[in-house]
Amino acid sequence: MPSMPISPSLENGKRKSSSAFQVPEPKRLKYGEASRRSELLEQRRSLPIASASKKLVEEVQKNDTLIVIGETGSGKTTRYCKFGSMVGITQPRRVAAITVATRVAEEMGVQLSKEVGYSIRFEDATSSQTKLKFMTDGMLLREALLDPLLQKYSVIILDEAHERTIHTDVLFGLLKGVQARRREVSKVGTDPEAGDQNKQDKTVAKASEHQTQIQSQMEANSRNGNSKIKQLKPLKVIIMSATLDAQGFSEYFNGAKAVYVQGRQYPVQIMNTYTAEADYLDAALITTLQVHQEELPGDILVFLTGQEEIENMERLLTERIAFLPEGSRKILVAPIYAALPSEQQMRVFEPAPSGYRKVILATNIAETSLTIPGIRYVIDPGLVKAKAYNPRIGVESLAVVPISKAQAAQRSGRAGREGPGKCFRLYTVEAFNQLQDATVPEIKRCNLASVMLQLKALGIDDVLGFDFMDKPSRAAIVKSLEHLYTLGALTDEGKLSDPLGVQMARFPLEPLYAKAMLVSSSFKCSEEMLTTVAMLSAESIFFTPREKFKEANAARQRFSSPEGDHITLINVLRAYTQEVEGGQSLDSEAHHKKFEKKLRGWCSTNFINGRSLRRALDIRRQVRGYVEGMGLELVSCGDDFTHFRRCLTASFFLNSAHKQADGKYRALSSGQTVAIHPSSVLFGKKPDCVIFNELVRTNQQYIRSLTRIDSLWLAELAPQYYSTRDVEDAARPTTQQEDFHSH
DNA sequence: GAGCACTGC
Repeated sequence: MPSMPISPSLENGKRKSSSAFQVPEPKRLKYGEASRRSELLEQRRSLPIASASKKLVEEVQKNDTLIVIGETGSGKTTRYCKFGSMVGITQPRRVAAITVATRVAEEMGVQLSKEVGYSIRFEDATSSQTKLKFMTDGMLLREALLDPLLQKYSVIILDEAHERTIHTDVLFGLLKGVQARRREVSKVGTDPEAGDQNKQDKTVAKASEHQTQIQSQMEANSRNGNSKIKQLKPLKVIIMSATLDAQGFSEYFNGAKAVYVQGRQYPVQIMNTYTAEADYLDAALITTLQVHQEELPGDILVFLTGQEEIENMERLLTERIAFLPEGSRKILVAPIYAALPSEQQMRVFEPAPSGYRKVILATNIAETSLTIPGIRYVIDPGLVKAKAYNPRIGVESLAVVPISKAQAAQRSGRAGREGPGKCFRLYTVEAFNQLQDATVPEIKRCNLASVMLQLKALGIDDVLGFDFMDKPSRAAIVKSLEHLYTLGALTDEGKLSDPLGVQMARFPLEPLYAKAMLVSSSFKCSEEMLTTVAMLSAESIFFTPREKFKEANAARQRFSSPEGDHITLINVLRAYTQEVEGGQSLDSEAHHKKFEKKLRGWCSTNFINGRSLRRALDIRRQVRGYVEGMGLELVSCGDDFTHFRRCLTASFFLNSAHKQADGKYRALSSGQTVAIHPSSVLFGKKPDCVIFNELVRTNQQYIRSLTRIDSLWLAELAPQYYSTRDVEDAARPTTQQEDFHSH
């Protein structure tokens, strides 16, 4: 089918300026509709089946594992209720778990948290009556630590499986193992010898890595006179995915059957440019104005890569709006990205006033995390800022990369939620065809320390042999195991150490932070470390909008510590407790809730992100619970931060950096040249030696969240890692080189 | 002298 330009192009390069004003160039972009065939390919995901609901129930009865492709998260899940004890449904995000649970409870006419409930971090809305439990995928993983056979569940549904979050991917392998184990247990009862006869079955052999846990659980059960484990029914697993790739799932789940369900999506007309656009920001700007002037009413959603780009675009668009012809509809610009305080985020959900068209400038947050009503047009430059991980040097980087075909489909789908829509792709059909089919799963893109610690805690010792659907590289796994070993979480045999490793795995924290928490009690500063790990886990405590850059920096001065960012964060929390909660932080949810309104005001005057601070308070409360549960005492170092800085050194000794003769910094463990990130309070202060928490690569390698230390502490507090000579040498490799040349 | 997409326990 021939492409059809949506508007005539300007020919001969002749453009006239028709008014006395310097009107911006009325450059136009030509678009063609993508061929019918490729459009069909994208929408084929909605293969209809007759009376889907009834059929689905039949299929679940017949199959232990089922793959459902198409519309997800629907009330149909309620039908699975009758299959037994409890049905668990996982979602990748907290909000989704809450909203779906709420909707299903309404549909069933029951009170939320009774028969239908949800369970997410910091919030458990379930009861003993709960039969249908919605939860985040990470929450189910946590439950597996306490109950390796997931005995409470008869069915587990993994919703939005196509998103392939790191937790969903771990659950895939875990559930496969649990299924095999439960089959075996129901076959052979509690006789371990009978179990050995099945060793030839490969799946069962893999699953028998759970043996230790399961046996101790069996023993515990029989001690309690509980023979429930004998009667365990097979676990049914349902994978719900919105992508076409049923085959990949099916192959992984031993040839499980896939069924297709009709979607509820309206058609979206896909338009592509004829030529590649060098400046996608400019192209997005032009297209936005073009759509505004030529298309029917309906809001526009523009996908951009980050805060800075959104702020730039907002400025450019506002400038151009002034030149819109008299009498035309007006434009309301609404930015949204994750770091934007919620009060400002809410603006995108308000309908545009009459006579206005809303233009939403969004990051990936609008791709899946939130659904904005009223969108009819999507403008997609085809790029995303994505995290990548280099296991060799252990550095994460954030770079702008092309999206995948699946992401492109997800983005265009945002235009067809309420009616037919249009999607303008700022790239050619050829460029589209060259995109990767699907985004690389998260598990292949990040640091695996947490995941490996969890697997070890689940009794899975052979992590290199774990049955991943997409296996991370051997190098990435080995690197994370080395890291865990260095932290003391693993023994020489590679088993979880007791008590250190066991305690670390229990904390809902990065392994490094969990270790720091445990180390801090011997340095008499566990209160401060508790605050630090909570604030570091929460991220972006400070909010710095570009147009109020100076004010924001000035506001930060008040909390700033000459020793570095960790103490600065402690100062923020102490100031909050003093000024908002009247000096008494009771660390209880109800207590914090009382100060909700005051918190908001305090945060906005101090340029602090309220959502992040609240999150830090939540994490602190939760971690405090674990610390106390382990019988560890929480002590404060007061204003004597030397203990605390020494504790940071003992905990984060792997991340130290030294100033070189040329003023640049060198990371001791990897030998890389790094620079202090501009967001640090030590930026420009040139400390001799620091420890840091993050190493990120953007334009250069930056270290973030740092504290000034005495370099001699390294050899003293981490002798297993540094000798005094190492530390002395580290400060002058460049000088040595210069000396060599000069002689 | 300059920057952090998005989730989750």
